[in-house]
Amino acid sequence: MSSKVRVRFAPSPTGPLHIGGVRTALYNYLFAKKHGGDFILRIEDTDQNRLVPGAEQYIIESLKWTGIEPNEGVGFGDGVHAPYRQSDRKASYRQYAEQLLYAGFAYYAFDTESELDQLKASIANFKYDANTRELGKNSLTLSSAEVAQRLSNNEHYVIRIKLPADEDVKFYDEIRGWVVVNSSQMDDKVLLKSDGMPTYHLANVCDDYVMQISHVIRGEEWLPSAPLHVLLYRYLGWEASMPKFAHLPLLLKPDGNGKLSKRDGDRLGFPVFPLEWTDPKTNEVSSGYKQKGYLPESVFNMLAFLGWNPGTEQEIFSKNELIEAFSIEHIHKAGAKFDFEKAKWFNAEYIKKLTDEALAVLVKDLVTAKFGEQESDYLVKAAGLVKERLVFINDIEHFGYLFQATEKYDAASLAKINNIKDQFDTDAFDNLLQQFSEADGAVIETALKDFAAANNIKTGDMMKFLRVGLVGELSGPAIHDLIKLFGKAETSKRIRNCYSQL
RNA sequence: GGCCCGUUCGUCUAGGGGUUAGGACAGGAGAUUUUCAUUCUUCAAACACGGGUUCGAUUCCCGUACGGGCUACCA
Repeated sequence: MSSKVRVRFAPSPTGPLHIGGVRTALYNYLFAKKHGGDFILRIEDTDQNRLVPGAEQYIIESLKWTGIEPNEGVGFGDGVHAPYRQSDRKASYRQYAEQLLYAGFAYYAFDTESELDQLKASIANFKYDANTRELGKNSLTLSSAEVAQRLSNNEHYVIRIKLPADEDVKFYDEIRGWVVVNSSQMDDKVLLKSDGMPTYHLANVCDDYVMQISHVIRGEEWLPSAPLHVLLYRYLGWEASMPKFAHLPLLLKPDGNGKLSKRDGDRLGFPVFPLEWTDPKTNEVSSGYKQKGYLPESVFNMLAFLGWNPGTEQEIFSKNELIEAFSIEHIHKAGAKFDFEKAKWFNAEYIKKLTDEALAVLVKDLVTAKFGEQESDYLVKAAGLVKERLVFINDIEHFGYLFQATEKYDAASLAKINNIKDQFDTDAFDNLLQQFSEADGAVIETALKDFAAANNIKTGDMMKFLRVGLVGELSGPAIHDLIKLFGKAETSKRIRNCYSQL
């Protein structure tokens, strides 16, 4: 038996991949890379009624964008265990269900929906289990002749697991330690549905076994059904190669309580999806991290820290550092409320780490769309000038003045700088500009101060005037940097235009 | 309701029988800057509660409370 680490991310294509799902994928990815193992994407589409068109592709695109790339799986190339879509593996599950049937660990159940409803109505807290299955129409209560008859008539049936009445089922969770559940608390779950599709429980266990999955790292919502899965491994004779389990804490709403959900995103003004998603039925658009101007590296880093920590005080980690540092032991047990402010901080940090050239590339399309085509060297310099002011890539749109001069200055701004009108001489200022060398900001700054003094203008007033003239508002990068960026001609033009409106 | 899991500053978390309970985000104050942002300094802020065990519990055990999850022919 191979001891190679093989993990999988197994989402259902029932909608866009939620940020919590991305984190589950991320932890699987980190764990696999850390141990030199395989990371597989398996699509669990056994519920044909809930399939949403485009969801599978969305999942694939999301993993690509965040840099959580499986090395096998739907959309990422086949490995030896293809196919990786459960609907394509449909034929493989029945044999295992039948194996269970013959071994006495499962049975046919013919109960119709209304019959089940009657049982639920007549018995409080009804569940199909060791105590109640004698009430149902199944291969344990019906004669074998009738069972055979019903089967040959193609009557609808499901195959249910037959659980012991009272037995402690114990398993070790890598995050929580030993968990024990008594079988009397569980029910005879359906394994094979009447449409011939397996339920999650059967498909999941069979595929994990067949695909030689070594560790099942999934959300905490699966913890209650893990004992069922353990029993399935046992009854199928696979207990010796059963994967290890690790149930991840859930991501919670930032306000109030409960699991983070699709609706929270736009209600609270931040995305819960990696990529923008348009609902194919309602055309409702949900925002995505990518479109909001997040860097994938930042989302990767931020998500890693939601429920895990390296045990040190370092928070900014490259992908490789994260792989190196990751361990299941440092996964926190309790659910984490999503912290949008922290996500913003991570993003701003990652933008600051970008080179001016890299930032220019990321910002180019938006700038071109909003302010027109820019000369590439100019764009690099402009991007560099406002880099530390950006929280999101898209924030560049707030700095239109870098690319377009203000035509009409607003009255309020003009009123604040009006006091230099009599002292300031635009021709003298142009002469001053001619003396500036290209490179030295400090020289420009000193010259500006001297110019103010020589003309009997307070330095502050002078700067304020230049600032409004150059960018149309009272905040922004250093004046000398702006002059350097704009160049003499553009600087002169903007200042003259502003002065003329005083 | 039943079962399972959890509970350290507002939030993400470190720690773990004896600590000034550490860091980060957010917040306050200050410095730097012609402005804003950045950066730096600094302040405030937590072991849910009650019982044990122990010389000593935030840490271990048991309860309670609270939170979360599950309880489908959904995953």
